[in-house]
Amino acid sequence: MTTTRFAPSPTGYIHVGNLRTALMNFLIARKAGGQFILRIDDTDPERSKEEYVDAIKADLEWLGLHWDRVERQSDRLDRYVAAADKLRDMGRFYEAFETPTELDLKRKKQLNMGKPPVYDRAALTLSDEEREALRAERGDGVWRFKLEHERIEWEDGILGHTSIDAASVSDPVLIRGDGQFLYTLASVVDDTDMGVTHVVRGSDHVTNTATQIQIIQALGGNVPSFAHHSLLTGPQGESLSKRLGTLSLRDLRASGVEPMALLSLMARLGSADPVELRTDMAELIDGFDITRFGAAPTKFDVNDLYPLTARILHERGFEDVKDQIADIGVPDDLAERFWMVTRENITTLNDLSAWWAMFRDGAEPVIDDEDKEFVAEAMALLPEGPYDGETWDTWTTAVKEATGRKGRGLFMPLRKALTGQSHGPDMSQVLPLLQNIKSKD
RNA sequence: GGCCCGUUCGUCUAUCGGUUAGGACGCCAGGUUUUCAACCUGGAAAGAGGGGUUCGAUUCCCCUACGGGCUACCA
Repeated sequence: MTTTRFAPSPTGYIHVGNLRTALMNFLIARKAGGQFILRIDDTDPERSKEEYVDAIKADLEWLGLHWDRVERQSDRLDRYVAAADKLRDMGRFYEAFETPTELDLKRKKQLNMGKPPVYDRAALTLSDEEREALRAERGDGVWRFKLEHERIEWEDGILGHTSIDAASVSDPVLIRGDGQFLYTLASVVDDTDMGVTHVVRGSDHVTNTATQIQIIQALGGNVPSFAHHSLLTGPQGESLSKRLGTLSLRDLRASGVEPMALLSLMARLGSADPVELRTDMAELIDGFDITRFGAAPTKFDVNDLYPLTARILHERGFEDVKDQIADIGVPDDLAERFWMVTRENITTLNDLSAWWAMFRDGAEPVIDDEDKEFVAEAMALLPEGPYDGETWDTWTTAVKEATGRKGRGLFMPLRKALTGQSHGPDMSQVLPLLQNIKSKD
């Protein structure tokens, strides 16, 4: 069965970059009728926080990315112990005692000599006595996986045929000096145990994939198929990590972005298929094809989300926004009409409160100098409220006869005098909703 | 520095050596609506640079430049 997973570490909120990974995995599983696992990668107790676990779940649910199963790495330590023992028995695991400072120094030296900064495997040639001495002096060392020096190759779902020379990579540390298991091991043990068939992740993991393939093989697991999507950059091509502060799902949600707008963009951005607005998850699933994605870094502009959001809102039924409209203080008897009138003129639901304020209080009139007389004359002709759907028509007809103005020259000054803006909903529907008209005073 | 990957309209991209270089979003203009939005039609807009290979290169190869990633006892 096709099984995918999204494996965030609970050290922060999900942002657009993570979301892309989550969504691709979700869509692949759903399209294949398979299983989508949410795996909390909390091997790092220092940085992992429970509040982020909750936040990640809440964000995914907001988007409708429901998972079939939750797993937590912190519950699976015994599995990592078993895997480590196996690697040790096989002779693919060795203990090293260099301090971080020493390693840093070695790297700098290698760099200066124009050599790749790869761990020199000094610990591999330690005698038992030397090892004991180091352990007595420094405590437990780190455990490194001994790579086979060969080209590691795989067919990447996005990058195509990919190969990396294992000799250009350091033997990865799988267990820290304090005994903590590291991602590189935990991840492959989990993927194997959980029957993950497709791993889709950012291209920042390409090198990890190479080493992880060898670890999986050593452990006797099935190598899943890998696909590495390009990373998102900001609109100028700058690294997105600098802008991630404002691109968390929570920020986007607060700024009024609609879930399906976000999903529609993310399911297609960077692929050869055009971005098409989908309001139905089934269609999004159906139209997803990971092979259509390119390997080049993808520019993400948060502003692309707003036209999509607006289009979703333009067709939204009253029932779906009832609560939000009540929240901003629109009286029940006006609520539905208010929605039907304003929905075509908003970008996000956040725009609603400004419209309501305008209807409730009336707008500061905007009257151009050349329209002063005209507006005054028109206002004199405006009957007392309440107004209905006909009022605008009868009123403007009367104004037209009295002043001789027509078309845009007739309507625009009135729109600006009544709403303070040159754009907005159909005036015949605006008028009945106006609770106060300042230009009439 | 080393290792991966990349570079076509503003953006995401199509093109399996010969195309008027196509589409989508955005943008601009016109139309429609007695006003706004929506909608319809049209338009502007692209192969990083330099070498090869070839009758012919956006497409294949090399170099350069630029961009992204990795190079942790993070994930």
